[in-house]
Amino acid sequence: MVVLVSDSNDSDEFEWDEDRDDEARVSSSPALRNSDVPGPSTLVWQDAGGRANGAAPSASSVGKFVGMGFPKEMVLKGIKEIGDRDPNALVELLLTYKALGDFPPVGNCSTSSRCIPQSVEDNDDDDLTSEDWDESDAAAERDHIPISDGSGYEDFLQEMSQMDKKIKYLVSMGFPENEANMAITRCGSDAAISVLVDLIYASEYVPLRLPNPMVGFGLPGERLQLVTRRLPALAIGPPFFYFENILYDIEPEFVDSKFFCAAIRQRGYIHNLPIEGRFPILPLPPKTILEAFPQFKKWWPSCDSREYAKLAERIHRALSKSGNPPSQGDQEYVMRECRKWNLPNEMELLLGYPADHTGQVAKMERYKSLGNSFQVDTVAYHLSVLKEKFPGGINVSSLFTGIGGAEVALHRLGIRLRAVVSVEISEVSRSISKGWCDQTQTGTLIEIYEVQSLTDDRIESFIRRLGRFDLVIGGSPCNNLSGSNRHHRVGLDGAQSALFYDYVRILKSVKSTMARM
DNA sequence: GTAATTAAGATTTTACTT
DNA sequence: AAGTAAAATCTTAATTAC
Ligand SMILES: Nc1ncnc2c1ncn2[C@@H]1O[C@H](CSCC[C@H](N)C(=O)O)[C@@H](O)[C@H]1O
Repeated sequence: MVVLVSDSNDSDEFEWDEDRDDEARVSSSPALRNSDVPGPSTLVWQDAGGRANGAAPSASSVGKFVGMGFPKEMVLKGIKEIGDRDPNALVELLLTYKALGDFPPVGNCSTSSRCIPQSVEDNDDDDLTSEDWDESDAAAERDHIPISDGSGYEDFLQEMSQMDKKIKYLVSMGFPENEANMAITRCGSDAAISVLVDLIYASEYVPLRLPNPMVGFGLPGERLQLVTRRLPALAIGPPFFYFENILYDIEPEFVDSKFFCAAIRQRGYIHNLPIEGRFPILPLPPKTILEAFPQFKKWWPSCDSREYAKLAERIHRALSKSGNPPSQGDQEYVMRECRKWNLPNEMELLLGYPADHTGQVAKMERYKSLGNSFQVDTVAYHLSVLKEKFPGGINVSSLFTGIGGAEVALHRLGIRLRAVVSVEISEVSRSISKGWCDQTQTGTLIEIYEVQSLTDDRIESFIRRLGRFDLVIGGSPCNNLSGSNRHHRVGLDGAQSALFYDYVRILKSVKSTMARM
């Protein structure tokens, strides 16, 4: 296992740290990391699903289902009945139990986003080998089970005030402090963490708490909070990677772009980039609509009589008939109309793209492609750490390129794009990103249409040709996950969203190929 | 002909009460 | 804290406008 450490020396040469000692070092004194000391990040994140650390498989299964919100007794009964081989069947059974009211209701915690900070776990964590991470894919990621068997860390707690430390630990696992307090009060200060966790789960409904505020590891101008992430084996570079999606139940860097611009955009970002030394694109975009578009104040909402003559006309008519200020009904009508049709030019600007970036295609196409693109300022902030590491520019594998959000972000950061292998199936989107490249870029652009056609062989030949990939970046389709899809919201295995697996496949392939060559 | 418009829910999160 | 109302969400197919 490897931990990304910040390179405090300012050498231009970036190096991947693969020293196992790092992990040992970080793991050995996690308590000290809670202090307010500035410097390299330290708290170790680990997806709790990968933390079986020697527990019997059955215990792990129990934890998994308890983590989904079923009472432990119920889970045990279920496993006793049909075993834990078939998780789906077991969930079905548990739901049946629940419906029958055999057990007290505990609410739905299936989307809990808790994580276990890997402070003291022993490790050689078998379950964090690359095999585990990639084969069990999203399912493993989804299972954030704050259940522990209480073996490893109890020792390390001894010097601390037991109660305080345990409360802190529970809080670090994501439990609210009052619940942690409750558990300690009821079980006593020398109860094992696992007991406390069980109690909290068993005792009451534990609602999902999305990170609040959704700022990920922090915002421009803020001091970096003290965190260290433990990356699963697959995530250790090279290459760097960056993945975006509308993830709610994975523990990534979860960010709302409203902290970067005047548009709300909640997204999960999974990446192995360092988080120290980030900087934003300047100037910082305005954070409210009226700051972004002061003209709206004056003649909102008939804001664009050229392109939206009809809308503007209807609105104008409605407004001219009413007094000043317009009646409540008229105001609502106007707001309704304006909400219905966002303005592509304005949308482009809010998302951080150059003016008219998508201007060459039909309006509905602009809406569509802008609708699922990166918010440039947000992504750029995360990618900014690459600048000093790669003064000569980078080779990028850009999967699901869309309108080129990643490329625009890198460009606006002043990171040179030496070569971009871009994979995008949509003709319209390709024309947009290609057009932008032609106008702004001097490096090599290689276009591929189908992500599934980017085979290991082709990857190898690209690496042979380009030398290396420094960054694998992309956001796989989330149309099958999104609530706004009335038709095919079928989950990760949906036709498009399942391409997530190709992202993983390609990342793995790039990594292993580069390691081999 | 192509592009714009319209209306078709469900699920989940946030805002607002009580 | 807990309940309810409101808002928000990476589409598609049929129809109308140009
Ligand atoms: N099989 C496939 N191969 C390649 N790209 C695909 C694909 N299926 C869908 N896509 C593309 O994947 C993209 C997902 S949305 C990603 C948008 C991008 N991050 C941006 O900043 O614009 C869409 O543009 C969609 O056209």
